Amino acid sequence: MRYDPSAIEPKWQEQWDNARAFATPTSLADLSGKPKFYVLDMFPYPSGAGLHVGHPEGYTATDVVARLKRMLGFAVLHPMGWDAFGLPAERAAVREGIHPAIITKRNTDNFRRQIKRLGFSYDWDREIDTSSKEYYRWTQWIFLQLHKKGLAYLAEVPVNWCPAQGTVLANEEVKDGKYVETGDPVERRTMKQWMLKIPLYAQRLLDDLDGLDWPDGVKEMQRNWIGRSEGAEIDFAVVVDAGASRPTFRVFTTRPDTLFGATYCVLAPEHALVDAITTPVQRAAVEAYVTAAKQKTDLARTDLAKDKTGVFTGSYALNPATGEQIPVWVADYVLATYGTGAIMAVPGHDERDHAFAKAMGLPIVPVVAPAGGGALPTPIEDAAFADDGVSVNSGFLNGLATEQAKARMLDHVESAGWGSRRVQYKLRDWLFSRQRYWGEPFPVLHTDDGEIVAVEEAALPVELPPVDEFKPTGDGRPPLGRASDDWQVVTLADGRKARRELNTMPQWAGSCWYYLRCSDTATTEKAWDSALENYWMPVDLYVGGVEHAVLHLLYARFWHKVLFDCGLVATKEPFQKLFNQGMILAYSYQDAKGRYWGHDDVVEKDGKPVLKATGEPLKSQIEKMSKSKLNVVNPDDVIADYGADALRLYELFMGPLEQVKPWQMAGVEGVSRFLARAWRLVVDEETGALNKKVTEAPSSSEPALQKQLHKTIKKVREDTEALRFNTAISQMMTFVNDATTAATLPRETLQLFARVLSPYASHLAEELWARLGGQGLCCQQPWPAHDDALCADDTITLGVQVNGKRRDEIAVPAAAPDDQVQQIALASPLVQKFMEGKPPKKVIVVKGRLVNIVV
RNA sequence: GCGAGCGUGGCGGAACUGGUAGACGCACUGGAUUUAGAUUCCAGCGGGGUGACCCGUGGGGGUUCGAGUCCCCCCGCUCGCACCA
Repeated sequence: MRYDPSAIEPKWQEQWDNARAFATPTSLADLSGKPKFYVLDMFPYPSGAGLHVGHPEGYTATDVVARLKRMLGFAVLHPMGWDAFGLPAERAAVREGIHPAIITKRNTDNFRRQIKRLGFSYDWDREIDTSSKEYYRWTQWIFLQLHKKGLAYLAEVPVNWCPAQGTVLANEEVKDGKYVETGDPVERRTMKQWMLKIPLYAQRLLDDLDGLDWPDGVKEMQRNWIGRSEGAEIDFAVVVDAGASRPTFRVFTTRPDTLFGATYCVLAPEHALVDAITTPVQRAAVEAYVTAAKQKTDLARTDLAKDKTGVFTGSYALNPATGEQIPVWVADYVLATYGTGAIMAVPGHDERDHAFAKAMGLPIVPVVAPAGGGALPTPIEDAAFADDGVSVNSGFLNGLATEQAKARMLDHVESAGWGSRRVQYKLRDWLFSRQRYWGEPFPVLHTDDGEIVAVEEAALPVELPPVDEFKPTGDGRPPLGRASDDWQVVTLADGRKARRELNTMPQWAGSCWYYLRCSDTATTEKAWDSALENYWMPVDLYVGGVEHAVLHLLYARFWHKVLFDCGLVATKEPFQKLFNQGMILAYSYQDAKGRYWGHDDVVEKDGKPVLKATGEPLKSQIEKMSKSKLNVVNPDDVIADYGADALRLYELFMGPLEQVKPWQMAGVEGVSRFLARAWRLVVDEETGALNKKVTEAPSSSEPALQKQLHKTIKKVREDTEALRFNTAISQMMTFVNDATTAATLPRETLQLFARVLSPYASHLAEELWARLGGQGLCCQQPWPAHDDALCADDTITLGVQVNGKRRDEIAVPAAAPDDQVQQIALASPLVQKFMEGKPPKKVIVVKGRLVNIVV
């Protein structure tokens, strides 16, 4: 009777279901007294393609942790759900003419089936679908809280319009002028849109990162995205003919110490003052430049980053420090969206200004010298000196180090009335509306006279209306514009007519708070129960891909802080510990013509991949899994061949969770072999009865194995808690190897091992536990305690070095004092040979490690 | 360009705060069991000599009794950001 996962896995999944083994108590009374552990996966977007083996990597990790924590006596919250609103379902809906809700249901059903087959210990009672009206009702409700606090507003703003998607995008979704998800080009357009004032929370979002147990890289990315910089805003007066008013513009600079070196100013093409200060002579040129800049896509603007362009306005401004008249230019290297949209240019000490000055023949004045007093590394005409140093040519700043010069100038700027200190953030208002159907409708109404009225909380949810098609209307309104007037037109309490908002929320909205709803999915009266939220929050471990380092995690933190300010949550931060799993790659195979071949068409020959049919040699490489490269590995197939336990184990055995690593089927075979060996420890394959080696004697009757068992109990727990699953598994393999060669197998030892195996190969562990006569479910047993005395060896082997080179190995009692260890080491013939009769100058004994004899 | 990280056998990877490099697994080789294959079990497996010797953690230097681990320089790869004043 061989190890047959297909026979045992569905059986135990059913038993777990029947016993409701993983249902977390919903009432606080059943929870209190227990320490809590909230372990959460980033909810997947249920795509039509189904799961690939990359998905279960993080899910397996969290499941192992959840199962271990339960055995350790924690109340564990371990939910799963679907981040189910999103563009792909809507595009499929347009293509197939089917409602996106139906497509989404199809996809979530498939995802759920695939995930369930892996035997994860989710509490399925708490499953969440962010696109269900029971859920998005509260997403809308949270939006109303933001709106109430004045954090949401409607504005005519330049937006990122993506023609291919037919919708606007948030800044965070655009990189190099392209939509990060699809690479479709993005252009600037001015539209009336919902915005959220996330910059008001910039400082707190920055400060509170410090207390979080997150990967440094992710914290750094968030810091960069928030982009705090300190400096000054300084006013520059434009020089005009006598009698005219004196317009001023304000610049932002982080280097106020270089004000004496500002030899020109630049306004962004979109700057409001451009038109006013352009002189008649320059008007044609400036207008042409501004028009051209407007027409350029963001992509074109960034592409041309190297070649600076610009045009002189004809006007001059006064440098407040020098009193000199400096020219004012218009150039698109100055961003309208950052700072004030205008800069003072210091070509001597800023690379961008330097490049522009060189291109336009503008003067370059050095005002900072290297700190040591030496010459500039390169002449100021050839390169800007952007480092800190000592101020020169700068009047009252001369001789001051950059730090002091900055402070001094800031004081002066403020006392002279030139401007003021200022902290600037890159983080900008979050563009929060989309011109799509498949999202949360905004719970707001527009009256004919332009007033915005929030929908009553009691009237939520504002449900998605039926529409004939999911495309925008002919006159360019969003798909909701196709809804009937019954939906679109609402009569207010005062009798006025109002129309519903036609935009919907972006996909991020739903994922901003699912972790809160999971703490209490039962209530229908409110978004969550405060007492339960208090008990469960924060999330103790949140696992997902790095791709959400900025977007999802920043948005969720923002909402959470707003909810905190509203007194609706008790924690400042939602996710205490974050862990990013590394992407799983796969081998792909190409023939000489570059055509891809799937795994099934390829065989290994002399260690080289060849085409099965023709023997043609193929090129192989490790790439991201993708349909077009025919290298997607489907968990269903792996489970069919090796079972869920083998898949789970291999996901974690491959290497450290955070690492990017290639999928290798032979590796699955390896862990599957390990599981079969564990099976044979318990089951006699000939008869199906218990292994004849199993005895009723206590564990101590097989002392070496008992020691290995206790080491395994200890290491598996420690490594699992530290998320080092690969080494935990290798320790279990070592135990099974030892057990395989042991003369007898005490039942007690095997029962304890079944419990250790349980978080990882959960189905097999149940089967072994039952066959060994264990009572109840294995996964509900307490985690075994290890005996430290049994984890230590009586005798240990030490390396002995002579002059740092390893020469021999000695066995000593673990408790032996240093001088005894030293004597044994010096007595070794090999050691004596390498000492060449010289007396030892120094002997270093490192406890439990080695002895080094220096001669 | 800037920022972060990483380079260890044929492959995935071990090595806790500097302390016996290569755990565990894959692949490979030999042997046993088997009618044969699969399975299973045992043994070997960094390189070179193939005698108890030398060399080895991307390359070069340094600190140390001792360096994969710490410091400096260089090479290569990955990720993130990219005119943020």
